Amino acid sequence: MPYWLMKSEPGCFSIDDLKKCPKQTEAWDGIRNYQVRNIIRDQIKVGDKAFFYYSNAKPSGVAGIMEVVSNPYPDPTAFDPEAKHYDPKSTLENPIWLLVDVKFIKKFKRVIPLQELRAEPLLSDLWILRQGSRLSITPVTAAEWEAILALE
DNA sequence: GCCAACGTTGGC
DNA sequence: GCCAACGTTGGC
Repeated sequence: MPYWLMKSEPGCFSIDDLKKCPKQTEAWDGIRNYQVRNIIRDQIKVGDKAFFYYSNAKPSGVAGIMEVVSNPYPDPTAFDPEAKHYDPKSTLENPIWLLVDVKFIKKFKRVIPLQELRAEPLLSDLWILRQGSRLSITPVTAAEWEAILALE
């Protein structure tokens, strides 16, 4: 089973916000990067688990776990001129941007800080720790998944 | 708020 | 298609 790490700024959308959503499920919208779009289109499947990662936060780090509960479908915010991530290039006939729905599974007792991820030898190859890594969804191996769970 | 590392845009 | 300018991300 594949695992993922999905970034959000908690001031924008936190794991508590996700928990409060109807059915504790929300559309993970706003992705406007082709590499991430391709991951959503080609790799992410219903039932996959993902870490909820806080970026630009105090502290930045892993806040909990969620599950992918939909297949990819067009991101409606791309069609909305009022939306922050409106993209006129994406049309109903030919949508560019995709998203999946995610469901709250668990909030960790604490945010596992980035500093501790960096310090863990088992996570030396974790995508998010690579220099300049800016993709908002990145893969996590089963071994890395277990290593992060062990840090909670 | 700084700034390095990226991605995107657009002139040519 | 090159690449400089610009915008964004995200740790610190």
